[in-house]
Formats: sequence, C-alpha cells, structure tokens
Amino acid sequence: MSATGAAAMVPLYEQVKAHVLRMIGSGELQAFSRVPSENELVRLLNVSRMTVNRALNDLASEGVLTRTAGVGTFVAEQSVRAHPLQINNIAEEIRRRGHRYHAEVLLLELACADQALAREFGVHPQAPLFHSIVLHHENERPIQIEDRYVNPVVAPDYMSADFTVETPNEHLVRVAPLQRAEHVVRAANPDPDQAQLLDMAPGEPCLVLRRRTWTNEIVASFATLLYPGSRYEFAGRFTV
Amino acid sequence: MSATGAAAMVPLYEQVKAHVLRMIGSGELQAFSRVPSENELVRLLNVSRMTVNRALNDLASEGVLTRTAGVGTFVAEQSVRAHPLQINNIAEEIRRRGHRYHAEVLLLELACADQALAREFGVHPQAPLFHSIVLHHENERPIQIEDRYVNPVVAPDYMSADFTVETPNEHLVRVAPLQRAEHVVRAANPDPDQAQLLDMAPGEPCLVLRRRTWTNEIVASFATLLYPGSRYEFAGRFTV
DNA sequence: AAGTGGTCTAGACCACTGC
DNA sequence: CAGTGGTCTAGACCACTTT
Repeated sequence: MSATGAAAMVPLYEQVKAHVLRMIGSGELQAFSRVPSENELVRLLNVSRMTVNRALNDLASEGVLTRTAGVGTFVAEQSVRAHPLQINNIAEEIRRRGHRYHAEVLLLELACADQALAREFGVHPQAPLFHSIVLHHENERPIQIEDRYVNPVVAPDYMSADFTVETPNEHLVRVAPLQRAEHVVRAANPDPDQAQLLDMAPGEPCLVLRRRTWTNEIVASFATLLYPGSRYEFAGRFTV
Repeated sequence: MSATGAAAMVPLYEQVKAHVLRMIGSGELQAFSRVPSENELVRLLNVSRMTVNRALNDLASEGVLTRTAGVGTFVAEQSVRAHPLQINNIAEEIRRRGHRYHAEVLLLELACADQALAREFGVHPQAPLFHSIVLHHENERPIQIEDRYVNPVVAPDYMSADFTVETPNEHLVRVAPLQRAEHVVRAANPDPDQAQLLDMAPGEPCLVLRRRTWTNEIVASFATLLYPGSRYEFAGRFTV
C-alpha cells in the first residue's frame, strides 16, 4: 500500500477501509464473518497498526463492523439505517456499507399536477410536472420505492436522465442548488403492489418519508420514499 | 492529566473530550469560538498530540466541533431548534395544539440491566436501572406509550417523581443537563397489548422512536416511544 | 515564516479472551 | 499461553492558511 503520489493522494486509512469494504462487497466477508485482525492487515497491506486501527474503528463507528477486545473484528449485521434529515443519496449510502447497488426505472413520464400536487408545488392545477418511480436495490434486494415529482423549471433535463447510472437525487443536486427541505416521517401499510415490489412479508409495515425540497424559493421536488419496515430505519444524532 | 489509577480507568482522550465539553458547557466557549489548538492542549493537559487529535476528531464527528486544516478548530453552530428529532415534550406539544393532556403511569420499578440494556447504557449486566412505562393521552385518546429506562446515577430521585404532573422527560431535563441524543425511527407492528393500550385498529402499524440521551458523557436514559401510525407523524424542516 | 490540522510510523503497555 | 483490540507516545512530514 502506498501513500506517495501527490496526484491522487488518498489517505492510507481510507485505502484500508476501501480494502475491507471490497471484501464485504465481493461476498468474501459475509455478515458476522471475522475480519482479518489488525496485525494480519498490517502484514498484508504494509501499513502501521495505528493506521489499520483507525480504519477499522472508523468502519465500526459507521456501523459496518463490530469490534470486541480479546475476540476480534466482525462484519456487523447490516440493520440498514439512515439519517432522515440529511438528503441521503441512497446509492452512496448502500455502497458505503460495502453492498451492491442498482436501480430499476419503473416509470418516467410527463404528468399533470392534480389538486394536491398543485398545492405542494405552489403551481396551478394542470401544470406540467415530471414524474418518476424508481426502485432501488441493495444486494439485489429491493430497499426503497422512490416516487418523485419534479418541477420542470428547476430540472428541465430530468426526463432525459438515466436513473440507472445517476439517482434522481444526484441529478437534482447537480443541476439545482438545494436550499431548503421539509420532511415528514410516517408508518403505514403498503399497497399490495408496493408490498410486492419491496418483497415484503404479509402484514409488514412501511416506513414512509415524504420530502419536499426548495431551490431559489421555489419547490423543486416532492418525493415519497417507501422502505420495508423490517429492513430499514432512520437514525440521527445531535448535541445540545 | 493522568492515565494511571486502574480503579476508574477513563481513557485520556475521553478526559480531553470532557475538558473541551466542560469549556463549552460553562460558557467559556460559545458557538463559533475558537477551541485551543492541538499543540496548546498538548501543553495544557500534558498528553501527546495524537491523543488530543483523536479527542477533537471524535467531537468533530459527533457534530460538536468543526475543524479546518490551516485555520483551527471551532465550536459548531448548535442548531437544535430546527431539528425535527428534537427532544419533544409530549405534554407541551399537545397543549400547544390546544388539546387536553393527561398521563397514566402503568409501571414504575427498579429493574436489572439485561444483556441488551447493559450494552445500551455501558454498564454491567445486573446493574440497577429505573424503569417506567407511561401512557400519554391527547384529548382522552392514547397517543404515546413511553417505555423508559433511566440511569440511577444521573437521576437518583426518578422513582419518587409523580409522572402525572411532570413527564419523565421534564424530570430528566430538570435534574440532568442534556448533552447529546441519538435517535432511531422505525415502523413496526405493535404487540396486542400495545395495540389495545393505544386504541389502534387491527393491522395498523406503529411509528417507533428509540432515543438514547447522554449527560456528562454517560448514558442517562433509553426510551422507546410508540405512536399509532395513523394518528402521528414526525415532521421537520431545515435549511441548507 | 509560523501556525494549523491531517496523516503516518514503530514501538510500547494494558486488559481481556480463548485455548 | 498466544492473540485480540484499546490506548498512548514522541517524532515526523505534509498541505494548507494567516500574518
């Protein structure tokens, strides 16, 4: 492992983290698998133990690994969690867990604002809105239905984007500066369609996040995100 | 600063964190204030720079500080107000809606920490914990089951409080300065008991909030709050 | 030029676990 | 007993910002 090369200077501990995440992502390390010990990684990667220690502790504090002194380091049970208040990019979130991500575009159309949508966006009824439904997968398992309406004024190229290579979220962040957001979190039962899309057990509830975002004081996007309740949770931390 | 004394072995970097947090808590350091540099703290506390570095980086990753290479370390803007997951006082929240509030104490006991609770609190299994279950009503309709464990060290008078006149939350805020909180939001199906207590329709899911709070770097309280999914939601707004 | 945080190392001692 | 992670140190080099 090298720290030289000023061009693409990536810290060594980040390279160690990436190495472990690759082992998880490739399936070499399953949940609860034992991760190579600090000393093994020291020998394997030619870095000092403190550097390995920092890398593994980072991954532990991110919830990827669990560590027990005298025992070892293990891949954590990935009880999926995210912070509802930061606009999370689901693709990045999944990849950071060392998992595979892919998206499936279920719908991409030009829609007309109905009464409710017109009120959310502050536009007239019948006003044109882009509408997309994307199913996001983690390790080939569906994890989120993203049903999103977008203001054409803010993201005129939305309809020609390829959401299998760039999430709607990424597209919006790229073309429009995010200014403000509003969230509502609920628990609800899914429609039969939704339950099937998310591969949910009978009777299993959904965690629902509704998010409205603003750009330059106008509503840019209104999204409804559905997660299977047994496989996803929101986590947050703050200091007084 | 001493690392000796096997009895109360607190890591040096935790002592450094506590020192900085005390400076913030006492008002010596306001928001945006400059925190003493790593080298200053090295000289002041007689620890190595790596130890100070770890302490300050920890506080930065917890959102307490912000750091910029070449510039310095500063107290972060503590925007708790805008946080949707702020520590809400359910009684106040209901009264602010202009509704009637009352509480019903279902249980108040001295409990023993099991494996899971010991881990949450960072205490030994079998350690004593106060345990309360309170049912909160809005307009005579149940709206929240609050199942809470409390660290006796932080709130020694918890068992003699009257939770029909002061919520557990209010009691804790009064006797112990809240320092940090961690939230997890989930959707789940209630137990039959819980469904009955909350007067829920068959099949209706719960919104579940798990909250851990810290006082002086020790876990003060671990609460599980259950809301009927059809009658409650979390809302928040924030600006980038 | 002086100061800041970011990173890295080699070596050390410790408490704890499992055999 | 050997192996694990937890912690700590003294010193080093770096890129960066401020003066």
